Amino acid sequence: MDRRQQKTRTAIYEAMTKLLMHKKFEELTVQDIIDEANIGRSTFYSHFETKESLLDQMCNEMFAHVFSHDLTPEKSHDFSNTSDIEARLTHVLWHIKDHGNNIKAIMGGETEEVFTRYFKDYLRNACAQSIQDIDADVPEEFKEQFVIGSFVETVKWWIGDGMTMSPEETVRNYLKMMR
Amino acid sequence: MDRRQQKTRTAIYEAMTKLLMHKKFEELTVQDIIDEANIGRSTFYSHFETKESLLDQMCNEMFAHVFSHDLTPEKSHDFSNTSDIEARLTHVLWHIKDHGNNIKAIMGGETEEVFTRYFKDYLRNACAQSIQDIDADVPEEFKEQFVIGSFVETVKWWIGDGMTMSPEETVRNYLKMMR
DNA sequence: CATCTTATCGAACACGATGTTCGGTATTTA
DNA sequence: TAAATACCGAACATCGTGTTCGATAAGATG
Repeated sequence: MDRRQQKTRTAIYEAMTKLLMHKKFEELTVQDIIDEANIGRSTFYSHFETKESLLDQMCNEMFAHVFSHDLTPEKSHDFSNTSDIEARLTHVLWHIKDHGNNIKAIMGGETEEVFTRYFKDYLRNACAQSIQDIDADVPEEFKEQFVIGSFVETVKWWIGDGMTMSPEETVRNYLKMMR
Repeated sequence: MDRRQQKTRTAIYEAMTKLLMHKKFEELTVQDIIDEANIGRSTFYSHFETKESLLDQMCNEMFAHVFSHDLTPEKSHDFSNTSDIEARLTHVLWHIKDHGNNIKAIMGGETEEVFTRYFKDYLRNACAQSIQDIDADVPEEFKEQFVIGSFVETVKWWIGDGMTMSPEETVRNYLKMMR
């Protein structure tokens, strides 16, 4: 990849991170991003089709990072199912904390939908096995929806609350409610 | 209230209901609404500041209806707490079903946030007591967040799934997962 | 019925953001 | 050094928004 492309891409991402500290995503204009990144208008549009496409890619990369380090259960360890998933979820929360500012800005508004979709998809993928292991007298689809949905809601609440509660405690509380 | 105002207001609401069957809210333009409602441009803006303000009022009225009939626990009955809340939640789902089309359209997109906010607010208000009665070893704020959040997620899933599951079964499944 | 009030109409306008185009310039890569 | 390609940025067409205002029509009032 051409160094120039790398540079502009980085510039755009950094501009976004900076701008998102003061405004929520939908209030930003392409002009704002261009000015902050100090690039030409047509350059932006040669990298991203629209502002939303940029957001989409940012979310994708963010969650790719959050779920990057192996979250799959280590079969070698003798953790019971519950403590296994506890470790994984806590791990996720720590990584999310790294992106705190961005995520909070992306979440505060209608754009939340993109964030949520990515989050759920990655979660579903990472926890499929653990969820199957839970037994409850409800349809499989319902169980999955509930486990994923209520965890995402919990994380949203946690972030909105300023991530004051520790990841460990948050996950522990979540699991207590899940039983 | 002037009959003319009533008429235009009704026309706008009906236009929305019709348009929402084919397009999602954010894809609608004010012009679309005006044309469908067959009213003048300035008339629309004399009723609503923006398109979003219209959505806001629609959500408000919708949930006012959904939660209108007394959902407060009837102290006269000897229901245990669980069966009491079960009746209430089922009731809510039935009323939501009345607005099926509108809600589904409003939900399918970024606008979801408005819907969710109203839903949570009304729910919190209607179920405050029942939630307090649940005992779990977590902070009160967390408990509330979990109960409300996971129920709203369940309802969203239910609607997105076409409301095929019966309200009764949906609530029963939800309570099973909650334990 | 007569009159006063008020809602609606709709064309015109200013504004702001979007996404495209294109000729020229600068930087890479080979 | 030469060819390829990324960037620049002004200009443009387009679209949606929200406002204004004089004219018209419909409702309320007595």
